[in-house]
Amino acid sequence: MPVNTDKTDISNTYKRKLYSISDLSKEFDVTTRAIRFYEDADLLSPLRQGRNRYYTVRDRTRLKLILRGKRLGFSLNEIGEMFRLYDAEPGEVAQLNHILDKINEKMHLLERQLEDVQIVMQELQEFRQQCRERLEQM
Amino acid sequence: MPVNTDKTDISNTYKRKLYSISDLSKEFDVTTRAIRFYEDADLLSPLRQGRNRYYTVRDRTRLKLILRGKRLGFSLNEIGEMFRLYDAEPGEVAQLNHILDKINEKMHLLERQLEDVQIVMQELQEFRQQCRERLEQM
DNA sequence: ATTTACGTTTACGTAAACGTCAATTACTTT
DNA sequence: AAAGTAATTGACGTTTACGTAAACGTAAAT
Repeated sequence: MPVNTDKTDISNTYKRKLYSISDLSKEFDVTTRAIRFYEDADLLSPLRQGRNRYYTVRDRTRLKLILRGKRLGFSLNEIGEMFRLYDAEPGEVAQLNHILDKINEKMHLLERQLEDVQIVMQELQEFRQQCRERLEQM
Repeated sequence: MPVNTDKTDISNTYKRKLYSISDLSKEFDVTTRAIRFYEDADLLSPLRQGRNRYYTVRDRTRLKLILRGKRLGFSLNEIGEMFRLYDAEPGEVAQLNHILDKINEKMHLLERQLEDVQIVMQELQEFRQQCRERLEQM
């Protein structure tokens, strides 16, 4: 599935591990428009050969993370913030502590979300049970 | 916190279990504008005394469900769909089966979400661990 | 009597996250 | 050479979920 004509500078340099925009679009079932939008939002930065975009393995991973973040209800801004935390060169102690604070913040959000998911799942299971019992009675 | 002047028709009829819009606004930390918006979207249907809105316990519960749904990334439309499933009088077998299908659909979504949450939490934990180790080295 | 607090409706504004053209460019296939 | 296919860059449109005023009503407190 990766682009691999093997005659371009770019794909030699990056050792055949490049994806076209439609490769990613198909693999993750997301429109090319969306993928370009994520680039606009500084969440992706594909290579360029002329006007065309070529995505590395890192870009692919990032896209996967973006989509997962979205499924969890995170905004693109929040996702960008997490990327920046991840990429930050933590020179100072203060910087590292700030990152740790942010991580803990996100963790709390996720813990709450975990609770919420479990609560709703349980409610749905009960509701399903009621429906099944009604069906039995008919 | 509930509205309770005890002289209005409405609060006698509903036995003191009524909330004003600002009661709910404060309790759940959501603007009154949002609450009215949810009514516009047919997610709430408070009683009226003149022009004022009064919310029953059922409304309060619904609001809680709305906010939980939102935290899980559901749109107001999706939340409305779930409410309608819940409220539907399941007269026929076909109807009940349709509801069961919908429930299963939502369950699959939530299962995926559960996975996603767990994955991201684990990644964050690893990242946190790395940060801590770096801090030790300084 | 009037400020204060709380509520209402109407209506326009806005940010996020794309969708949807339209007009080009570039390569490949026929 | 022509047609098809996949990509590009604008640029405007759309939906969702409210925010934000404006202008007004009602009741309690000062």
